[in-house]
Amino acid sequence: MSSQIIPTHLDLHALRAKCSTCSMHELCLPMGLGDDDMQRLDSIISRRKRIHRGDHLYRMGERFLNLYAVRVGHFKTSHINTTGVEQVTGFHMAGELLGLDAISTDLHNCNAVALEDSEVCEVPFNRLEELFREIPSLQRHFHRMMSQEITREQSLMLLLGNMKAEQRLAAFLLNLSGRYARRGYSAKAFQLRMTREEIGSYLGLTVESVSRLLTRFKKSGLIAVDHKSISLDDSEGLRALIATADAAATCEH
Amino acid sequence: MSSQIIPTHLDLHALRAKCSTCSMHELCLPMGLGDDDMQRLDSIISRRKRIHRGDHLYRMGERFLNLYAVRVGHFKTSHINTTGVEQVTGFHMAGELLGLDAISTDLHNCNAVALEDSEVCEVPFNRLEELFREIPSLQRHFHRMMSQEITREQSLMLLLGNMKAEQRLAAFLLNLSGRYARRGYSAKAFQLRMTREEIGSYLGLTVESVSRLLTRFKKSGLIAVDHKSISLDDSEGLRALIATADAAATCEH
DNA sequence: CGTTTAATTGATCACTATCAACCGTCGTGG
DNA sequence: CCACGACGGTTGATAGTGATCAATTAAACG
Repeated sequence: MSSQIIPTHLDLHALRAKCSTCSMHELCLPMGLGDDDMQRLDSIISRRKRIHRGDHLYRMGERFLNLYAVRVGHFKTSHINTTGVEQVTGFHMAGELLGLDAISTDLHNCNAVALEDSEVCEVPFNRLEELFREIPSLQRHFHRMMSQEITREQSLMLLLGNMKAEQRLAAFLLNLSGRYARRGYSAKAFQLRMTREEIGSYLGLTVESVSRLLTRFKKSGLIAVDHKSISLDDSEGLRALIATADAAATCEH
Repeated sequence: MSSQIIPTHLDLHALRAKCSTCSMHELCLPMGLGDDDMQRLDSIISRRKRIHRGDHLYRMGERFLNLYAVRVGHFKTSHINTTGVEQVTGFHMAGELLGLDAISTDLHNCNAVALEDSEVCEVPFNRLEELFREIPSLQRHFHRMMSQEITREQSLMLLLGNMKAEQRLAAFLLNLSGRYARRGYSAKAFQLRMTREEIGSYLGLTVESVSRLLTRFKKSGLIAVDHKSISLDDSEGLRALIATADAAATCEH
């Protein structure tokens, strides 16, 4: 029951985010902050915001005012390419920051859509920058997070630039696995929050290819899939697919 | 004659960078700063550094201490993928900042190699962060530059994810053209500083494909190429290739 | 319960990688 | 200054991967 997330006996003021009680505070913006600095950060976070599945957190072209930290749930970010087709550029889970690509133009540069009922903390960027001057470790951590976003995209570029379909999907599954593990969830079994279409769009593949690859992985015992539930039964095998140039043989039939 | 860049009658102290006299100061870090703030930025820039063609500015895995602003020349950044093959992740020209991807781990995350004899300004990142607290507009501009790097990589992801070879190369040429134009050079004619191999690696194509595409573009009157010299004779035609899903017909024979 | 959306599977085709040969250019050293 | 060698670039022939088209099944949602 998602209504338990915000117990009804708490007043509206409680809807203000509290980093200290958030399970993501060791991954998110307040990482490494002391109690009082964390409170200062809390004080600029205007509010929590709930986004229903399928709704937009922001749209390309909208004025940029706030960064968003995912508190609960999952988002996708996507662009519309020149031919009018959506391309997914990222999947985002709790503790991750959305909107960094909007700073350069003061306009949002992509669409952010909730993949399930989700919750974010709204962080006014101007006030955040002011706070950087007072809390150097917050500034430093923010720069690390931006740099990490650059690094994340570089990995995707490498993936799109010279991996085969099979390797892309293996890398994708292992990436999700690692991110869940760091959040204290199972690295082996988890739910895919996105459709096969969205996975394909993200990996530069068609739905059909994604579907075929999943069944191939299943038949060769690397994974178990049932609709959105997935289990990485042989993550070493998946890793082997990525590392070697022609490991396809290990995965045939 | 590149020796004229640093006249011999200037003493060593003159090798310290001066943003105010740099032709790139309206694109680079000091963008929008007043004279005194620009001097404060100058004061933390440790030195200029000359990098010969083919030499590394930094290597993956090295300790991160400095950002580098390209002053003169061109660089490529590249990764070595899991199969030991180099993949180029960017081409960088004067006024651009190198090393942003290293902030997250304090280790350089890619290799940076000079494509020709080049010159950079070395910016100690710790001191730069200190300066942000004193010069808010510098902080803001730095954030814009980081955000721009995220945006740049997103474009490349879109390109690698759903463009055909022809569209990729057209997008690449137009991108170079635009960047030269903003620097006051001709948008139409310029030198390719990188090899076909490097272009292919960047675009996720083989050398052969790049070569074939260039000759195809030439035959259809879109460009003129002679070795490294290129001229975009019909940039609208190139743009049209990107926009439409099946514009290939316009470019055949 | 019925309609819409997501996923799977099959058959075929197109694009681009791969393999191979060749040419031109540049740089080096004799 | 020329010859050589290495590298970068071009062109051709072939093959493999994944896209596309098409049909069917399964799930989700009102």
